[in-house]
Amino acid sequence: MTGQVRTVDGRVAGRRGQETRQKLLDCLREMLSTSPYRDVKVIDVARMAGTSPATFYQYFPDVEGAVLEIAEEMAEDSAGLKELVDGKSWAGKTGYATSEELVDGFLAFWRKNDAILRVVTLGAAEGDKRFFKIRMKVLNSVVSPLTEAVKANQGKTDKTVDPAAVSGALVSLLASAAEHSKAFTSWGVKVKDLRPNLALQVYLGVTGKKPPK
Amino acid sequence: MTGQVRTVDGRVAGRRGQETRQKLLDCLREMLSTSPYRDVKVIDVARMAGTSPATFYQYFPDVEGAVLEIAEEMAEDSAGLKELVDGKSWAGKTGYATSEELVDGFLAFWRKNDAILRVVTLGAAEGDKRFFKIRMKVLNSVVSPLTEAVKANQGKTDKTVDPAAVSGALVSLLASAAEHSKAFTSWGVKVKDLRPNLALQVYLGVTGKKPPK
DNA sequence: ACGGTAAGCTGACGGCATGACAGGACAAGT
DNA sequence: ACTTGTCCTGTCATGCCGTCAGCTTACCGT
Repeated sequence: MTGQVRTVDGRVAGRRGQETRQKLLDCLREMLSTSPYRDVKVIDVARMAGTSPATFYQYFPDVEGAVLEIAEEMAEDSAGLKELVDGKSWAGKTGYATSEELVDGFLAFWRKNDAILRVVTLGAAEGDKRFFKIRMKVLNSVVSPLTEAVKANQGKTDKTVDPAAVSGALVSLLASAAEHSKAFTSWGVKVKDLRPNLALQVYLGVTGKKPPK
Repeated sequence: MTGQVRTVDGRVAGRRGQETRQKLLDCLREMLSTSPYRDVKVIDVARMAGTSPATFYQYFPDVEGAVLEIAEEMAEDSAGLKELVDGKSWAGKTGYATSEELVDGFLAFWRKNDAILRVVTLGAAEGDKRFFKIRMKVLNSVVSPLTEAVKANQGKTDKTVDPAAVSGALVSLLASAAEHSKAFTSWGVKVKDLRPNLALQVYLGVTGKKPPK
């Protein structure tokens, strides 16, 4: 469906080629999580992969191009986050459990992919449409179903709140908390306490009620 | 108080030197807001300032060093954000106005400094302590007084909520919304509607009540 | 087995950015 | 005019970027 993997100069990549390509991506991933994005050099990635810079340029136009590749792969993965909200109940204790699981699942996903997500976030903030699109895909995997949940849970009476805005704000908060959990620590919020606090916020935002004891 | 401005090799900078230094910082600021952080080169900054790369290296160890300088300057400025919360009332309509002004003031500050804040946020996320500290200084200028406000407004009965966590979450949300307002737009939240929605969230978080009509 | 064809890799190269230094230009006081 | 210390830049070694030609390797049909 996605067509064959091709090199920059148009050749079709075979088994061996795809292996090297993948190894380069893996090494880049690792580089991203160990050194600042600004300092990631093609030559280092190539060295780590046991190959030469020229080989890197066979498969990717530049570092950014390879990063986009990794990011897109991660965005595919993010589709699984939908299950954290889809078809879940928000009533009573079950609802609070839903909230906790959502927070857990989202934080886990973000932390697992923190290095690449940092770069995606930067790119999106800088106005790069490709990174923006990828970031939206990840966030939307939760925002979309969550918006529906908010709509379903707010009575027809209460029209002061825009469901999309609430849902977007909650997910933005989760993303921010995942990326900068150290900030919360420095505010005196223990790592253990972060999760329930976020879960509370989410529950409150979706249902508009305080959670049951 | 902050001692004299010095060059990398220890000389004391005079009038002319400080001017060049400042011009370099200004140009770097501009570069940051027009091109991706990864692509900002010393040679470009120097050229824009009408000088040579060697001059740049007289005043700063590298691009990052100069960026830190700009960031620290901005962090000083952020102290003014305190006034958005300090001594303000959170009761009734006045309280909602406080909330709106806080949102407005914070978003305005973030947007005014968006380029440098992007880099600070990235650095903090990457675990760089210097950037982390600067980011905390900016956020704390609001989080500190806001935490007090939350404490004062939550009855002694309600101990489920950690004031620091709530306050931190609200400010994180504001920062995220400021940095990625385009995301909200793409969720169908109009730019005009973003402000009141955030104000609502803040008011709710601080007082625990729905705002008065 | 053999040769043809396309994939795969790298050495080498020009170009550009980095970062250091020494020396020259400049301003200010004597 | 001379001295002193500030300020700037030409120059250079080093290292990364990004490209290309050309060599090696794997696959396939006969």
